[in-house]
Amino acid sequence: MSEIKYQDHILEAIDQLRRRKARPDADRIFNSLTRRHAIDFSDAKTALEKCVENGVVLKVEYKGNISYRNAAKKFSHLKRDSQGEIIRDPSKPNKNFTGLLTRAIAELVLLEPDYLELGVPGAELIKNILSKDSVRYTKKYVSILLDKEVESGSLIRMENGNFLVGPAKNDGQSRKFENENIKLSDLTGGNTHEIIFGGVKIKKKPGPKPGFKKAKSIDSFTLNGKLDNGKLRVGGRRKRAKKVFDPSDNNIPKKRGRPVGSLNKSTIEKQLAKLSDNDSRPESRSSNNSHKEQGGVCSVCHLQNKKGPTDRMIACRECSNKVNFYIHHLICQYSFPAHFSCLNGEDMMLRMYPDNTWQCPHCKTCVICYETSDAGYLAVCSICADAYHMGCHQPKIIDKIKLGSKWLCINCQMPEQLAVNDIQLGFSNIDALSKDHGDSMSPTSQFSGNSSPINFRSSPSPPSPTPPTLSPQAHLNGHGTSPAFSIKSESPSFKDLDLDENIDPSIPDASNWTYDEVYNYFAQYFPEEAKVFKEQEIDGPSLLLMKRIDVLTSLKLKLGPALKIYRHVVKLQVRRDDPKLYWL
DNA sequence: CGCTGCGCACTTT
DNA sequence: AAAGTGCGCAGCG
Repeated sequence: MSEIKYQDHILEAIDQLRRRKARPDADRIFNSLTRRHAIDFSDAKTALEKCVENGVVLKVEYKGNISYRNAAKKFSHLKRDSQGEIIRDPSKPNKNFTGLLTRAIAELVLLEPDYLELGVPGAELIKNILSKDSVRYTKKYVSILLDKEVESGSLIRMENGNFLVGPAKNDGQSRKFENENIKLSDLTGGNTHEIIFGGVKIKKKPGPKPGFKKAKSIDSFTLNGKLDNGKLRVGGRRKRAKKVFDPSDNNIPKKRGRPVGSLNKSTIEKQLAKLSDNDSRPESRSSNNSHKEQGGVCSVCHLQNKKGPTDRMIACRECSNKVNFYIHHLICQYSFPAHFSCLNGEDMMLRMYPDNTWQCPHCKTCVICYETSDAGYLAVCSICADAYHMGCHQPKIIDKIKLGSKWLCINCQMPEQLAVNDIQLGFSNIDALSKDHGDSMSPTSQFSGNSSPINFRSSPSPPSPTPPTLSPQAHLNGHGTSPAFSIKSESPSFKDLDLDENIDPSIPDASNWTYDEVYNYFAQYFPEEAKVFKEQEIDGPSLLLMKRIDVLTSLKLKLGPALKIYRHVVKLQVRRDDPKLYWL
């Protein structure tokens, strides 16, 4: 079949319009051709007609108007050969293979969590697939099929050549990931939350993502085909969450098109202007408001005016600008601000974090299980302001903390020895600060907001919920990944922990290593990056105290190597090689 | 103002 | 019931 002039451009235009959910009508197609390829209107018209005649493009009527379809996509699922037999569209991925691929990626990601971020190396992927089915597939055939998956968009080839599961649905050629979900809990037996990786549901410990509000439902951690976390999205624009909170939760007429909750600022302001003044109405967002400091009624004292010239309004870091509610069917956005002076009082739930951020009582989450106070009473540490459910803290908290009395979490009760080690490493002034038991009343007074480069609250990596002075072992315990880890005494040491029986003798004991020995160990895997261990004078004892955040940020390494190095650090720390231990 | 993304109601398979 | 479609709106440059 000879190719019609501009055929590719026309098909591309149709595909793009479909992707945008815009009707691929003649006007839009012509417009696209003119804009992108400077094709003359009449030429475009002729070319489109030719394409229709030729059958490359289908002219259809849909909902009363004319649309054009990419014939290859429209009937790709039932293309027939000359005998009338249905033949497989070679451009469409093989469903069996897709399932195999999905399982392979899931398994590899489970074994090597870094693959979530780095992608799965092609060789690994092929090896895994062949190990499952070397009858139907050869190495070469697998790589061809991988290419097809990439073409179809269900697989993404990263710059480094590794693969990631792509958005499951990119157009009409949708891929039914949903039917091929694999529960990795079946593989791990873990008691964890569920994530969909591509279409693969992966059980994973939840962790609040930076800039990503943790909702109470597990779904908020779902990376589904539409990529709620936006991680793999190519385009830059992100849509605001449709509706976060609707106290009235009724009388909202279903409306076609945009939900009421996503009206823009000017629309809201216009609509609000129609309402009579009402004290219950929050201030409309002025142009110069900031994310965390803004006007509004203090959610603690319920007064709108400031209490003094230096008093400012602090908004909850979780729900700031994100909570929608309705007044007479109009969406309003509202945060739960509070006067600076109203925080850090007797009620620990109103305590600010050392980095000057604040979680309102509604959003405050247990640093172990990430559930809010809905799941039980939260005890809040007087120093680091981290919250724990009574059963989540180790040791368990017996009685609720009395109003006005102070309670320190296990990490803020750490011995001085650890503090000295951390300070020597120079990793974190937060670490050092939080050892200051003497001034538990004003943790914020010595802290300069977010200026520290090491800010464990705003780390781009899944933030470690563990407060600063945690030892590696306690750190792991904090992630709740291994019940075997438990703090038995006030002064935990490696010998106190239930580790011995699980030690892998092939993993060396680094506790007495010198700087050089540390360097040599890492140099065999990361000749370039290992130098940093020398520069930072990290010896064995220091290495055993390192936390994920230290490896990822303080060593100033690129993320990829840093993640790999972190895995080795954890291995050396626990002398085991269990993916669960460094899983996010 | 035009292009783009996308929720959701509607239509087709 | 599931998949396909595109209206109508918001965000953005």
